Amino acid sequence: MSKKELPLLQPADPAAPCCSPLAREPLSGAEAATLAPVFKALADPVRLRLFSLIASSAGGQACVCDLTVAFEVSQPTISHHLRVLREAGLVDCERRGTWVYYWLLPNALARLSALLTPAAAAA
Amino acid sequence: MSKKELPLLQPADPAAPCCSPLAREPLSGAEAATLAPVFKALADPVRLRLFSLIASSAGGQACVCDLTVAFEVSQPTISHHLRVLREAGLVDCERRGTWVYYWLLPNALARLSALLTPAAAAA
DNA sequence: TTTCTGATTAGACATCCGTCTATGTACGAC
DNA sequence: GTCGTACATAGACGGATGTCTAATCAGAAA
Repeated sequence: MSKKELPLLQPADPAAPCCSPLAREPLSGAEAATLAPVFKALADPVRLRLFSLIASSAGGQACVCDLTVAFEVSQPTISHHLRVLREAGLVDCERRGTWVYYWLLPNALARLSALLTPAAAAA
Repeated sequence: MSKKELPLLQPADPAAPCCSPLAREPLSGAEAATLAPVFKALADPVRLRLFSLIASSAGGQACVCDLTVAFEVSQPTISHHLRVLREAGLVDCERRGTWVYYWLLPNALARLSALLTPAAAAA
């Protein structure tokens, strides 16, 4: 395979948003150290499903009780994964009476999306 | 050189730009099991920088020798991280003479971007 | 051929991670 | 108050991960 064509990677027009920020300029060590934990938080199948399940729940939030029954791991394990998501800044939670509700922090998703998406920097 | 392609998760419904696919519908266990390794491959600061460095290199590719000098870890460690990126379907490589060149597999970035970005199909 | 350089592989090692059980805490009902 | 339920925390355990050194492989040049 020669480097005949690498369509999405060529900065053909320097004026246009050629590619995602990740591909436009090398990440600094500091940036990488900030971003990697966010990817790491989503790097587990259970957490990825938890994140998606919270995001797609009615009202944009879900209580732990509903999340727990959707998986086959123990309740403390769910609690652990939720904490990882929380500490990564991906979700937040609040106790309301008996139940604890989790929701997405939209900035987190937007940050990752902006990092990976070509046109995102123009917005 | 590895050429494994991970299946593409794409609800592909341009008529519903409400939110990212991740937030539109809960991920299945199988989808999560497919996607989590890609996030995991980017979940290390060195690998994240390697990925970005390759992507932003002139011609969209970089040789290992250039990548190695950009970090303070040993050359075998760089080689290890490059393999992780390769096995996640994020990059591919080829030996040309003395040097081995790496480049991004564009679908990988597009896959993640589509997962996280609202109305990704419109891009 | 031999030698040198670039890169991968092998193996070891310390640390991290995901999971569990057991326990603790918060809240509502009685 | 006590009891029961929802959730978090503590600690332990096995397996995965990131890093290193040493060895090996691949190609170019003398």
